[in-house]
Amino acid sequence: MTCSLSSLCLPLSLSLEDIDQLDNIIKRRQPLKKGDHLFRQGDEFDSIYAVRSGSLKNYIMTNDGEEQITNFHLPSELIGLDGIDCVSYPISAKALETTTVCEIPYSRLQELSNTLPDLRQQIFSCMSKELREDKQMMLLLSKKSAEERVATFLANLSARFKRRGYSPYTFRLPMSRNEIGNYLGLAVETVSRVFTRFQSTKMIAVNGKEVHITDQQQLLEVADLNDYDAEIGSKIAANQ
Amino acid sequence: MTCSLSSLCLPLSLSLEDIDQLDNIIKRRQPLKKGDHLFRQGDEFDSIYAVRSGSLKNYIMTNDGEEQITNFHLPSELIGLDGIDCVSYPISAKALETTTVCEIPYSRLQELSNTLPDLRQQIFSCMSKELREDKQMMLLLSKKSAEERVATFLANLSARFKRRGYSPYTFRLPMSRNEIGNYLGLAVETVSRVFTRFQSTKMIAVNGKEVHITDQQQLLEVADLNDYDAEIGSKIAANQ
DNA sequence: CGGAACTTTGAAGAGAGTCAAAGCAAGTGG
DNA sequence: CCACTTGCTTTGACTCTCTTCAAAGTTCCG
Repeated sequence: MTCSLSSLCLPLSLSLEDIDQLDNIIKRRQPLKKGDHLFRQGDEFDSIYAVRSGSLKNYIMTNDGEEQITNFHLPSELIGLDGIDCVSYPISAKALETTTVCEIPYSRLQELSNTLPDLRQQIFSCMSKELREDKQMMLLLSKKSAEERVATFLANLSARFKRRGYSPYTFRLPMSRNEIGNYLGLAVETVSRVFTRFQSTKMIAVNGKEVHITDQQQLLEVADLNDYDAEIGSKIAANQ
Repeated sequence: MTCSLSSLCLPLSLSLEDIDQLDNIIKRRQPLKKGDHLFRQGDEFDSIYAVRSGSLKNYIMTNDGEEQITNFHLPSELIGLDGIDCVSYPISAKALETTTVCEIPYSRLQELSNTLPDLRQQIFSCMSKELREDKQMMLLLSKKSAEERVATFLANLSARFKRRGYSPYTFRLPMSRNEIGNYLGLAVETVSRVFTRFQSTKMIAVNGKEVHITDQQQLLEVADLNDYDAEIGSKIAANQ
């Protein structure tokens, strides 16, 4: 019944009492089933969320009703920060599989952050981190080739799985090829072809949604990570 | 000598006394000449900045030393929010022309925001706005054609010029074609060709860096703005 | 088992990139 | 004030990566 926010949600430097206080305002939610919306673009903004298990995608809508996925969220990650000064959520959040989240009512968080500067700092920190990740995403979309995009995507996922305690080498993609393509600015077919090519060079082994990274070095090279992303790379490489 | 932060930097709902307090921590800086760096990626993070006059670009570096422009900043806009929880700036900021900025030392801002919840809220608000803009940029880079990108870019600039009190129909581009292309994920040549095409349909008139929007309706249509951007569009259309 | 949805593969086509060169604008210095 | 350098912009021709269209193969799940 404990949402171990202390280790999960925020890389918190809060004291134990502080964590207790934070814990008090957090609401548990019924698990979401695959395809359920956590919230939709336009819904009244009232809470931010932390993923406890499962995964979600964030997306915005284009004019012609297509979606543009802006992010995938794995456990321990915060959702909804981009709505903080809005009346309504500017994006939608949809579960990719059975997913549980912690709800953090924003008004309560506001109050609490008055008394807990560290907490406030953590929120700033999360937002600023997301800003930096967005810039990296722009670089990917603007300059990288299809292969570089997919490799970067896999390396990034790998690092995130590792961080949450799972193997960085073997994991299950919670999203479809279609969603990967959408996120990376590529056609489904291109994603599929790149996966095939990556397998032919023995870089990865793919079986449906199961991915195994067999040559991490090669993956990182193809990803052509810059210093920012490379941090992720070295973190993967460090210890396994 | 007054940096009219009240109207410029933040759409502040602060009381007058609050603004005074904020004003006290702001440092004026020597004007930057074209090409000067306000800060470089890697410099120690200590301040955020508000543009008073002129313009800057933000960019990150790719592995091969190329730059990826992540943003342009016009007067009244804040710079440096993405570094807030960092030891060093994660991006560089370079003046596109002679530019003056207000420096807001972050440590002082921190202290002040303890006593001024509204101020803190404003910072959150700015960051969250930037997050939303980033998502729109991802959509542009991931889904839009060259023409849609350029049209969106022009419509967006137009709205920002209007907001700061200048004509939304006639303005001077502070950046080169190269920088536009870099930002929009296009080759220079493509940007140039699109400009030419836009002129042949009498949508805009271009003379060097001077741009005149002759058919705003058409521009907005080509830009294919979604609801978020359309807000900008309607703001342009509203009153001139 | 069977149908729907997703994935993979192939072939053809298009939009944007690259390469190359000419045109212009701006600034320098004689 | 003009010749000249330098850098930016435009235009053209060609190339290439990725998309689109089409169809077969596979997986998932009722």
